[in-house]
Amino acid sequence: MPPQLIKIESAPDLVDQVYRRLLDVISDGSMAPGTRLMQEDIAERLSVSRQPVLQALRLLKKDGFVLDAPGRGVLVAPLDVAWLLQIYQVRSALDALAARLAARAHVQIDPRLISQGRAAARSSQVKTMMAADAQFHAAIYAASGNPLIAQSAQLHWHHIRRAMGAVLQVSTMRESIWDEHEAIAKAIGKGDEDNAETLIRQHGEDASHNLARLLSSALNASANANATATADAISASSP
Amino acid sequence: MPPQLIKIESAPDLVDQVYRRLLDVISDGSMAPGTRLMQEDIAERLSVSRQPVLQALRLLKKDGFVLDAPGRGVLVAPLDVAWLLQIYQVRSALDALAARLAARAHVQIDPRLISQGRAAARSSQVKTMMAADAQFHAAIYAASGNPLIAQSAQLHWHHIRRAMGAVLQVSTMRESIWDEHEAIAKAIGKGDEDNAETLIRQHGEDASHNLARLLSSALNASANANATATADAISASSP
DNA sequence: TCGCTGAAGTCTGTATACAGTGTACGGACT
DNA sequence: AGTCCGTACACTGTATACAGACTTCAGCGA
Repeated sequence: MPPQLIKIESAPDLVDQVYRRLLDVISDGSMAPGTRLMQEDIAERLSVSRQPVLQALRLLKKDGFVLDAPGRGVLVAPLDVAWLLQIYQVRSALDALAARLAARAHVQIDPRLISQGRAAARSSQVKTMMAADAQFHAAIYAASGNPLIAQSAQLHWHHIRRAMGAVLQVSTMRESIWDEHEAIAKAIGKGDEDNAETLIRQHGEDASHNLARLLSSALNASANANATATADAISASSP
Repeated sequence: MPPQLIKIESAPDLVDQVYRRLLDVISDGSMAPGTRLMQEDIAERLSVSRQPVLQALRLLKKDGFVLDAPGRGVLVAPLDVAWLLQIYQVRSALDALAARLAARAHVQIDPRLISQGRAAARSSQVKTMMAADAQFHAAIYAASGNPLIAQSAQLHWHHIRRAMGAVLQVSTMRESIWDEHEAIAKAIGKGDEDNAETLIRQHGEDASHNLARLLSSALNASANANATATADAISASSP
């Protein structure tokens, strides 16, 4: 028996499971924007009743990942450049707040996050790069000491991840972001609030412009996208 | 038949109705923090089945207005000073963003909001004062052109409203806030982004300190509060 | 007197059943 | 031929039914 047994995760809770599963396949791009979702269909694939699915969909609706399509079920929310820019604006504001608070507390961001990030940037795995990026920012949220920031920003990250996955075919991600990350971490560690905030603001703005440019061109190009083999995405990831 | 018939509000949707009703009674204080809520009870009072109630409670849980109390239903979230300060931090950041964007767009905030606000401040109706305050800030959110800000901030306002309602017995609200509001509106109208942001930041910080001080003393005082007549709150407001 | 064990009672979460609403397609009329 | 209407179908939202988990209290033992 382990000396310290941490709190049991008491609630498997089908609703949560369905929610997470759907959120995953939506935000990792395996379920294309505009895909029609039907409760009965999802329920059957996950071998649960329609009830948990109904509730999970309502939660996703509240978060803006799916839209109502009366009479035809729900639709995976289409990728919209304007919408994404708005998300970036809010996320940047939250990032700035988190960076300032973290700097005020003189928290040292784990330098391994940076080195791991650089390694990830050199790999050609888009998923790995995005994960490292998200991890770094999550560390700042945690360092802020305000869990509400992380909670809000987490949802935004799912939206961003979706857009990134749709756009970044190859390594379009600038490796220089890890120089920026390092500078931010240094400013936070030194307790330089103003600098930390300024740097992360600039960082967010750059990322925003970058992604917006890529996304808008990608959306134009993919007007002729084939929507085949999207529905199998759910059952693809194993339970 | 009227010449222009505007869009019908198609979705009565029991879940939404229950959600709003519960959110109302929780955030206007008529349902005290710590109150035990049971699905069957609520369902009966609102004469719906337990199903919509279950879903509404899940939404409220996601928003942090109720907490799980396994085996005993759910609890109305207790008022926590630390938690409230965190909300204020995030809201201030959003306010600052909104003010900056509004200033950038040179939006003129309707001056009537200010005069109405001053009138409300002179009235002794706590509810009226809070409503005017919320309305002013909502106008800034709208002026920012980023609906996501309003959406996020709206939830925070419910939390704040709850705390305020529990604290503001008499006119504890400084009337000077409307001088601050006026200055903010002027800065936005002139397009002075930096000033608008600085002013609204200061404004938020003041409000935060103020409320925290009041709340912490109120919480100590009300350790001996009687929890009578809280359950009737739901059926009190008529359908 | 205090702690432990057992059973009864609540309350929730999930599954099934039912009813209403919106869509889509085929046929008739202009 | 195009447009409009009506009917069949599909999907969702709500209600009811069922099973499991936790709490709570009574009784027994130390």
